[in-house]
Amino acid sequence: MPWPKAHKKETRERVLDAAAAAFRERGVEDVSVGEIMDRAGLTHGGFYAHFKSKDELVAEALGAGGETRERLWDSKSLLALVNMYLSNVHFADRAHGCAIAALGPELSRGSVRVRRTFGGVIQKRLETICSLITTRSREKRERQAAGVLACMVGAMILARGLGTERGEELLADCRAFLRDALDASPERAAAD
Amino acid sequence: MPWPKAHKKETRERVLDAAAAAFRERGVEDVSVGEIMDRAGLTHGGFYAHFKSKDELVAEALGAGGETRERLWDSKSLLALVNMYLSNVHFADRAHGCAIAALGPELSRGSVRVRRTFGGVIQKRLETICSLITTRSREKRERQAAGVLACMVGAMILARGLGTERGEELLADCRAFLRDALDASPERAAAD
DNA sequence: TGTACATCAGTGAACGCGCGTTCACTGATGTAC
DNA sequence: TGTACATCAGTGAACGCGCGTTCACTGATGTAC
Repeated sequence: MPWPKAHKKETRERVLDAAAAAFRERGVEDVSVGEIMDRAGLTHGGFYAHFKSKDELVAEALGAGGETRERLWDSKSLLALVNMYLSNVHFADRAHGCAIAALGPELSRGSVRVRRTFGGVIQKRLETICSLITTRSREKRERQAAGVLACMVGAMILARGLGTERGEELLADCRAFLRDALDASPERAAAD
Repeated sequence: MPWPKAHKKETRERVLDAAAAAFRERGVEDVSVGEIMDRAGLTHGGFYAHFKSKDELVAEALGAGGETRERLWDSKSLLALVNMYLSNVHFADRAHGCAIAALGPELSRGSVRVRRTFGGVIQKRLETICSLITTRSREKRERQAAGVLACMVGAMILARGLGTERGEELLADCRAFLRDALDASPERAAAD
């Protein structure tokens, strides 16, 4: 083996990181293969030694970005997770933020491979949230996880559509809304 | 005037309708000016007699689509609106559905003009929802409107990312989540 | 230790293609007489 | 009523450009002796 074993893998991961950030910042279609290779410190033509196509890169960048970065999802309490997700920092930093909020609709219009990966990412997020909910009934936990993740993702998209000032107001409103909804639920669960 | 006065306006609206549907279905970048003109029954070159650029079309199609179609937003009760928005019909029919759910992230990365229009659409939706909420305090109504719209938009995006089966399950979960949240809130508002 | 070699990660020019936009034109229309 | 005309909505070919992808190559590396 004429090169250190880990070398190619490291390069590949450098490209994946560059792609994950660039796609989230500016969208898949507005970022060219050439630009990603530039950001990774390589030349454009070398891309196809690592990936079969741009589409494969999209799918892998999505999976990789979801696993490695984003310690957000390691939170120990649901309220902490929600507050971190709906923070002004996450609002401003698309590049290292949630892929669902940054790319959701265009990913669900993607190739079969991209859609399958994307569905898996969403499912994993739902399970993470589910595991932070203490309600007894599994059905109710799942229902609440769905509502909370939907609200988180939607809030970030709305906020970014409104611009900085109104956007940050909306994020604060949504944090309060979810705090109330999560507070209220145990009583309701007991009452049912 | 060598042509009926209304004629050009009608053509322009035909193009706007074709664009609004095509963009929501497949995204702004994947739909070419030529294809939109085809759908409107015209030839490609005539486009620039009606619009200064594709970007102008995007902004106008967004505004127009928001005003004319979508009687969804004329609902008389918030629960009815939520249930219609989170329906399987809306899930499947991107072309005539909500622009925020279909195009949100890419619109907030658009030109200044597109972003301004998009912000206006979101603001109008928030106000519509606000007006369907009966809580006394205006602050609480706004907070709830933000949470509910975020949950609606996010749920549709997650559902479409999950595919038909899991997606429709998630929509049902989110309908139940919002029903609970809206039920619970008057008591809480009174208790505060 | 030093040298010749095989490997293969990365280079950079080239390709075909579809895009947004432009422009000289055509021909259907309402108006003037 | 009928004809010549001016208008301008719509046509269709052409343009320059940037994209994803390919490919012959270069040169840094670990191995064999």
